[in-house]
Amino acid sequence: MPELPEAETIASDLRAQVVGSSVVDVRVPFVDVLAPSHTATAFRERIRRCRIREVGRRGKNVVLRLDPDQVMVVNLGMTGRLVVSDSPAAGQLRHIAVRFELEGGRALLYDDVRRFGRIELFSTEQWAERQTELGLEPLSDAFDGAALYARTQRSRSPIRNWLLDQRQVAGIGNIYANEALFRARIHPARPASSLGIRSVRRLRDALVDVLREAVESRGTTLNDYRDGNGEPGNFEPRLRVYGRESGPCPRCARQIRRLVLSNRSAFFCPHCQRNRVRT
DNA sequence: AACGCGCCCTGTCCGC
DNA sequence: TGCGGACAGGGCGCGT
Repeated sequence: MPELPEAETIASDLRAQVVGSSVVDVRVPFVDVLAPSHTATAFRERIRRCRIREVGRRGKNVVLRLDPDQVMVVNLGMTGRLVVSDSPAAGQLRHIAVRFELEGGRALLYDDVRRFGRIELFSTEQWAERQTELGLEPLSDAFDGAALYARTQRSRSPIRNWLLDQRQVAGIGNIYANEALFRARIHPARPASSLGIRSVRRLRDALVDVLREAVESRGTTLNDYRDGNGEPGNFEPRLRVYGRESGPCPRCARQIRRLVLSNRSAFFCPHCQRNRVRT
């Protein structure tokens, strides 16, 4: 569920509230959200008495750096939430999978209805190594048209599918992939390698724009997403095609259509995103 | 070896 | 009201 803007919002909310706090204890009601290499006991022993030094983001992952030196990476899957316990909405959580008890009686709660999320601990070196498997950061200086074009050239997958591959660009999920393709006027089924440099530059700009705007709006809440205080994001009304099948295209007013690519919905305007190759 | 598919799990909604 | 099926923002493992 959470993509880059949602992970970014959560990271900034948590940063303001838990940096400097120490973890005094850990409870793991649902072990299956821990990476398979962690038992609940070993996980608890590694985390307790650690101090949260920094909260950041890489792709869709919320990254907590701890002292003594250790990195806790949270991938929220579809329904994962990280909420501080003293937020008014914390009481509504019904599927708490991990509780990080903090000094002073507060807690950082990891809630996850579907339990598709994963929490994994790394050393700084291990995390650096693992990050080499993640692709470009869309909001970094390295994310320019040339870098994106070099990568799209190597794949014949439909561009919508390609954008979901975290090894290529990190942080894009189904919502923002579809929104960026609409803005760049590229049909979602176009093979990645069929895009010319001009299309790829438009796509790059569209991705940066939509992600920045969504961060500004604190993310998109369709159903489950909540920020670090348990509150929904505000970007949903600004979506132009995602979830708007049969609705009017905001550009030409024709009907938005849905198509299924690799078992996941793609939303597009058949008029504005016409450049489809025959299938 | 790039790519697509099924699956992990729970909840909601829609048609009958 | 109940029930079955489709669907949901992600990502892994598998087979081809």
